Amino acid sequence: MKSNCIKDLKKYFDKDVIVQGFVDSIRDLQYVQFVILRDGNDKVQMTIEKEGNEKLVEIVSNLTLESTIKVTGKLLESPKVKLNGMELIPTIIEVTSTSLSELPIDIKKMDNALRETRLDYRFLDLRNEKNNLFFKCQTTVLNAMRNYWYENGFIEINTPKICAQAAESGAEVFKLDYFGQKACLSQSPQFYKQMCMASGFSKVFEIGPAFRAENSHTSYHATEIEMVDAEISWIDSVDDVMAMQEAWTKNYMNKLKEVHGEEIKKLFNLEVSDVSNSFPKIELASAKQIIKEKYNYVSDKVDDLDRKEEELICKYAKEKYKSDFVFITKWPFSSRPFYHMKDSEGYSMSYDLLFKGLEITTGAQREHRVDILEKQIIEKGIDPKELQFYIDFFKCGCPPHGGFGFGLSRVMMQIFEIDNIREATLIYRGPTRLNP
RNA sequence: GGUUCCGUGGUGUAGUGGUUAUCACGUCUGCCUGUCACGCAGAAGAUCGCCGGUCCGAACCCGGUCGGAACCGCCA
Repeated sequence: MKSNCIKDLKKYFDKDVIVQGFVDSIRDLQYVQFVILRDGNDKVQMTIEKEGNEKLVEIVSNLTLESTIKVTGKLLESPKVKLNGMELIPTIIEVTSTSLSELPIDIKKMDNALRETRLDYRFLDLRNEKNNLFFKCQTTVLNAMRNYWYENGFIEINTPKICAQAAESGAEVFKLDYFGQKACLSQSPQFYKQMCMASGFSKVFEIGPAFRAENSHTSYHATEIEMVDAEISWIDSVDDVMAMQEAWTKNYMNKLKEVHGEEIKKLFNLEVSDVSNSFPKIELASAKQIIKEKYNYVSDKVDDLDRKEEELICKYAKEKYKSDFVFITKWPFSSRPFYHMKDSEGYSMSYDLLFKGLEITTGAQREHRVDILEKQIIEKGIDPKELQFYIDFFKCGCPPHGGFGFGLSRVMMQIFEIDNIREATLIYRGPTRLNP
């Protein structure tokens, strides 16, 4: 007989079952012992009457919390048991692994240990039910993202992470020795997804790692991130990119709410954002004007939003348009990379998507006309020779195209209103965190 | 990279020059007729990050060092 998942046990009342799990808690009373078993996020109570069960009592008396056991026994329906109204009466208990009697961190109450201590013992921290649910939800989100793209004719690509040069010059890269040649870790699949446009793939996406050697000490930066990138051809303007991202975003947000909304409400005391309204689009200059008039705040930054402005404009969008998402459009070319297309007024045809007060995406129409592209490279002070391989992509015909990229953990942390990306990443990498 | 702050039992903390180094959770032992945040009693557990200095005396003051965090900047 195979082991059963605890969540499927209801089908087996009055039958013999085998269940495996972690020892979640033990309550040892005078005449009876209760052991709560946990697999994944689901729990079941095992009950042992002491009289006549000396062997089992002996095993349970020596159990430590978080050890793993395999239990064979009969499942009874017991309304008096608060945990799912059932209990398991064991005949055999096999200890399959033994845990330390004293755990390094308290996994039941996350607040009982500092974040850094919990990250040191991430394998234990992840046993916490909130963390378990979080990564189930991330799986649902990733699945919904992919499904939307599969259903809309996108090709999934996997681009190299070892590259000869940086994808966006100026940003810090991790350098490495590549058989005597200089190489670096990819910061973004930007150039290669554009290459796929020149290759006639029309619509592509990639979900994969990106590496940033920036010594950023904030709650929303990491040195290794999971990037979600998409690029589409035959567009008329950057609006087509925004429309695609909006429809795609609504799809995964709705799916998350549909599948896990109730559990999220219960464990995180949180409502998944409603996305039934259109995402508002506000031009950068208007955003600054609104922030000044409504919140009496003026930033030192002229061609970008600072952190406070991001929060304020999101607050405004929430109040006025009932949306947690807001597009900021019409950016000065000075604050954007060379590969963004300029409009007739010289603005970059790009946008940022903000979500609950934080930037989660930059998207744009790309400059696919090789002569203009070369001019923009020079305008940004880059030697075109360094980007020759990239410029060549556009010499043999290339569709008008655009796309976006975003950091998975940053979006997940915003959905769940987790205040630090370290907790929204399975195994975090940052300037001072290389282990585990 | 800039600014600010923090290192005390397993965990989280109290502690502004002399304390038996506080409290909670956890751990261990005993008790407790079914618990479900079980309860009750007791016990063990800390070279106060490290090195040096001041002082009769340092967890506490000073210097250095190591480790870490928050915010800002850079971005996703």
